[in-house]
Amino acid sequence: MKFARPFLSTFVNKVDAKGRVSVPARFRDILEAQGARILYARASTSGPAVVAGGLAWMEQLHAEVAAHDPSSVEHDDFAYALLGDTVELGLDGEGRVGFPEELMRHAGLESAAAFVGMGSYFEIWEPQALEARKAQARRATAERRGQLRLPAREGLK
Amino acid sequence: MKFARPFLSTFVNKVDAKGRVSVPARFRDILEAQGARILYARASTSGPAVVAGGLAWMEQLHAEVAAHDPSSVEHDDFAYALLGDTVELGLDGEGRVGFPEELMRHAGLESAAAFVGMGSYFEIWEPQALEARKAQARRATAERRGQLRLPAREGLK
DNA sequence: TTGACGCCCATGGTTGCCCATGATATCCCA
DNA sequence: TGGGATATCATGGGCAACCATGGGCGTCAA
Repeated sequence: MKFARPFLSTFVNKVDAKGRVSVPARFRDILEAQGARILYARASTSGPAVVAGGLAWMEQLHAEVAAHDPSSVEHDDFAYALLGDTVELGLDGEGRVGFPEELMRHAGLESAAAFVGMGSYFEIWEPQALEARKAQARRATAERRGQLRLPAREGLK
Repeated sequence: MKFARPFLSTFVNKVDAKGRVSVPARFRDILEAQGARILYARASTSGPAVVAGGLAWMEQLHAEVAAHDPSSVEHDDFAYALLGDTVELGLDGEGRVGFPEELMRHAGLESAAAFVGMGSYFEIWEPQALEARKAQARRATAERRGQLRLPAREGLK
């Protein structure tokens, strides 16, 4: 498969009175490169966040569901959890999206939203909650230092 | 295979006094893109729901039946189960459908109907029942996460 | 006739689309 | 290298089209 440009870094943008948020320009470019000014989103199953991606990410999810026997329970579970809960959102002319009320609540979004690149997809967090999560990730990483792969390299600084 | 736009997300609409339900506009677009303002539906064999799709989905089912020797038992089984119980429904000018009494009863539809996208097709549920099914699907998916999450995403390099 | 169904119009709320503005970053040229 | 010109970006707000929903009125069949 072709290597797609990854979603990177973190951007914090405001949520306006109408509930819209600007998608970071970098992310927008990547989404467009995948074919459309469209974004797919659903609630994260592992925290108060929204998981989102572009066409490529969606095709991946779809393929994963389609890979199972349509008459199997696994197929249905995946479809309900991955497809049934994922919404397709279009960007407006200025590159903003309005997330459904349910996702806003799930992620606790109010006045600002933090977009975190996760490679092939990205997440949207309430900025403070994301900071807390990142701090935890740093601690966990530090504890695992000795177990990191690529032992030949100098430690990551 | 070409990637067709999938049925996604969940939409809950009301069932009016005349038994009509608005098909979500997104779904309507997909159906029309497949060639007609028409929808095929039958009772689900795995739960209190209606399974539905457009022309593409019907062609798929038809192909599956046609793939078997017409004189075989499998052919007839498939034909009865997949084609014999499927009804073709037209949308009215406002994009609504009226499901046959039998399907309404099978899915327990009364005052509202939840349309849930399953990729190449979609299902119609009584909203509460769907929520329960989804909760179960999320649990099942979470339990498999350790095995399935990794291959699902691109490997970390 | 009585209901079931198709077709039409009306309406309110939501969403998307469009233009305007200020801040910031980038570029270009003297 | 400094500083102004220009493009990009995030943000605000107005307006119109769309969408879900409700109801009326014919038609056709039992």
